Amino acid sequence: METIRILLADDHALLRMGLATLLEYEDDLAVVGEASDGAEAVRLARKLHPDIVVMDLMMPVMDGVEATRRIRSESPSTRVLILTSFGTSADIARALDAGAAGIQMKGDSNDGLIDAIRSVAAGRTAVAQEAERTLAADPPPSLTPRQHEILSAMARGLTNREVARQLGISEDRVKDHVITILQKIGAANRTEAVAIALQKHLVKI
Amino acid sequence: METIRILLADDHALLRMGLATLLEYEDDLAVVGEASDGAEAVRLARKLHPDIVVMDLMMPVMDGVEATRRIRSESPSTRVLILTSFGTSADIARALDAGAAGIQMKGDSNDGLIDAIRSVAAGRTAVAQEAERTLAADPPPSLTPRQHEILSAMARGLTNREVARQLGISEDRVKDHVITILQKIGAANRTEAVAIALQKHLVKI
DNA sequence: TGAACACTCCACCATTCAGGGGGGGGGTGC
DNA sequence: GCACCCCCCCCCTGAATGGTGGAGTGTTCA
Repeated sequence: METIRILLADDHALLRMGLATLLEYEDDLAVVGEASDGAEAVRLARKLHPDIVVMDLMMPVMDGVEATRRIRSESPSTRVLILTSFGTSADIARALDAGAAGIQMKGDSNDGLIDAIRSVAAGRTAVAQEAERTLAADPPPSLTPRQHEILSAMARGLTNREVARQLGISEDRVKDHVITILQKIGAANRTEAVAIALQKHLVKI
Repeated sequence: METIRILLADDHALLRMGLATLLEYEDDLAVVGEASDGAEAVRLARKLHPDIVVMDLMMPVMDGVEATRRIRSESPSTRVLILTSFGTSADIARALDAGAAGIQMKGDSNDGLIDAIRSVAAGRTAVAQEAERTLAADPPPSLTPRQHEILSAMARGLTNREVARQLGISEDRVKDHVITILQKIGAANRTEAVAIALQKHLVKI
């Protein structure tokens, strides 16, 4: 039986320790490295060529989505399994879009995680049922780049006029976009739109 | 040497496993129970009378702050050490206010956590420097109950009129409160106020 | 190639909502 | 007493919302 070489990427040392302890008992799984942020994960993936990276989404320096994208681009033979604590539908969609082969929840059973690692190593996908349900029940609105830009500015508390000046367009144009955004998100006003956007991780402040 | 009896409360089984593994190597520390949410932590604290509860802030069913409050009220001899992944100044302030004897960051060194456990068991407090700095650099605004109520309604996207109807006061009254809230939070408008409030965990949606 | 579509841009109009100022009263607690 | 909270009423301006109309660009696809 081939040994599956695993890189752990999570900013919490305690969780990495828990993972390492869990995987120690499995003869076909070997932890070959640990990273505490996304950038380090990318570096170690380049150096160690692991079969699997078990990666958190929320990490300092570089988040799990961007790290996944780079690892997939630099080392296509390395597959990424996301291990997240909650994950909104936007997070899950972004992770899959970035090339993650699977998503598991930190709260789920440990057996599920081990199965997922073996599945992903065998070339299959392993998206946790909870993640699938989240994505199906509440798909993230598809915003155009411009709309995303404007929503992000709204989330920083800018008025339409300030957004217009910052983006170099007229205030009327901003109003057009804002109304489209409100409709897509399903918000009655800009404050609710920003609240929903922050809640669902559609934008970062 | 007296053995320090510890109850772990975190919704992530992996992190509890990491903690248990870490504490296993210390002769004076013994894990006597594990809880996966706040309500279970309260139940187990009542039953086991541990010396220390190591508790996460964000947990399902009942969060760490409320669980801390109840444990302090029901079992004053049990002391609570909060172990959190980030923690805004509002989170930290609420945890201390609820009676937590210490706060440690999940990303910090493991030695620091063990020291903190021993400190708290010895009756001292153990607030991580990062938490202290966060609290000092950006103290949470002190909102009155009414202001908190109104900010919470704002964060749900309600207009002044809707807030007024829901709280049974006039719209002009709501405007008064909103302006006070904007000043206290340091926001230029309600959208920014809600963004900041959600960011800093001043309110939940 | 040409039609269909999405995105972005533009202008004008209307109403409602939010923000900010003034005045004041009654209650509580230090 | 003073400070704070919550409540009440009036005023005003600016911002946001919600329509109408249209134009230019690019991509996709038959």
